Amino acid sequence: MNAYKSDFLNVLAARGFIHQVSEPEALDALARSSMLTAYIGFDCTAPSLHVGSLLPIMMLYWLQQTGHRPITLMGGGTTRVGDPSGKDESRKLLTDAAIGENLKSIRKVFARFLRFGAGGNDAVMANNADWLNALNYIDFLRDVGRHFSINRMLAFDSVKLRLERAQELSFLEFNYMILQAYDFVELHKRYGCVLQMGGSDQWGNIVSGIDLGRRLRNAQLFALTSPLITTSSGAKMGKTAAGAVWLNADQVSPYDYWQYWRNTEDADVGRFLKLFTTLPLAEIERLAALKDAEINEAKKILATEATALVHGREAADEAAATARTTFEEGGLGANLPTIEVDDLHTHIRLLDAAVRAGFVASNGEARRLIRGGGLKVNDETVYDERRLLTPDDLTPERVIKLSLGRKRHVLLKPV
RNA sequence: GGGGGAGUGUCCCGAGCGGCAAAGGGGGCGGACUGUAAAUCCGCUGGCUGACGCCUUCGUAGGUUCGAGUCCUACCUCCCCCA
Repeated sequence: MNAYKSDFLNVLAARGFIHQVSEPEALDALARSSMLTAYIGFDCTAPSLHVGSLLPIMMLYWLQQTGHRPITLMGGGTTRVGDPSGKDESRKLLTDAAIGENLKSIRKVFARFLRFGAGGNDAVMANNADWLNALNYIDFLRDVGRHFSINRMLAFDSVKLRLERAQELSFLEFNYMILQAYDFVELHKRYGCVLQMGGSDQWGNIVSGIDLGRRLRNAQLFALTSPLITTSSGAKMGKTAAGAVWLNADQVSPYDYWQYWRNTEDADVGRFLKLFTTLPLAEIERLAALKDAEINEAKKILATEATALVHGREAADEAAATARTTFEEGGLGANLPTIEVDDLHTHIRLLDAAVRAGFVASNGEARRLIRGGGLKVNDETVYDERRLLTPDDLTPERVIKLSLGRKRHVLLKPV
């Protein structure tokens, strides 16, 4: 099937994680003969990771499953700089306090996927603020800066792009790749880390680290990048009407997370099962081969498995059950998002209810939605934008079910 | 330093004789068709309002005009050419 001999590279390759590898034969041999230590950097620009970060996390998961040691590097230091790669504009600079908060919140997610600890191939959580913040500028320039060629840095795509478009590239950002390279070398020094993984846009940065490692420590380091994942229709992953698909439950509920995966396009099911679940490949092959309506079964499994990884098996099963009662039995799913309303004992305008449910941003938008036949109360389409909700609308379960289109449902509960 | 050009609906691109809530795309949302899919077709896509209508929008600040995205002045930002 593929040319690799080590479990690690075999699994990654078979599941579609590999875009580029530096010196694949040497890395393969090393992975077979010894325990690798590898890392991926995560930045802390937001209080949660989103679906886009899932791919790198899964790479670390498989790394550990195949007997190697993963390091999650939190970019506590580099987030203070901002990576210019592929970005059109300079990233906003965050305060140290905000970065610290984000970092704490993100940590919890990793524990779902990796076993942390102190022995064997237990995962390590590092923070580059530990070494970057203490750097002395002059020393750094003399020790590290002299190994970087401006001529070569200017040729990097990330830099070239910005220069060609005559977009501002600050010196601060220009230094990002140097710091990332330094991280790699520092992790090699501290943990014997020999491999950095990341998205395909990180290739240049990673290779810089490899060069620096050779010069400073005569080390042989490796790079492995994953492909950029888009849906079959070309859209970037992780965006929905409601915004980014975050991994923290307080930002995107397990139910909504489950829905995100349930709505995967047919053509992506097999690929996503391989990337975002831990099901055996044989099983995935069977699921992905399902045709037409039957592939919905595969999507449900994808949704439940992916949700279980992030939120736990129990939450995933609940989400699946809620979806089943809501969509397949036409009932009231227990786990549907619920909004508490305190003025329901008299009446509340449907327009206001729609806004409060988070369906729309303004009354005007709600009006248009109603005119288009997109709003339902207790599964009946509403055509009167002046419609009021009163206690008479309560179902026997003492709630009102509000629906936007066919997919989004919210329960209004009187308080 | 000199010369030329551009900034439009706070998602993006983009047209716009002085009467404009502002063409057209893309994206998004809704509807139809389906399978909670894709593709396709239809509708919607500034705020408030049951409605007449009112309010706020075209880089910023002023001005001309009954009326300005559109004309004038200054300023800001960006692009191109000469130096």
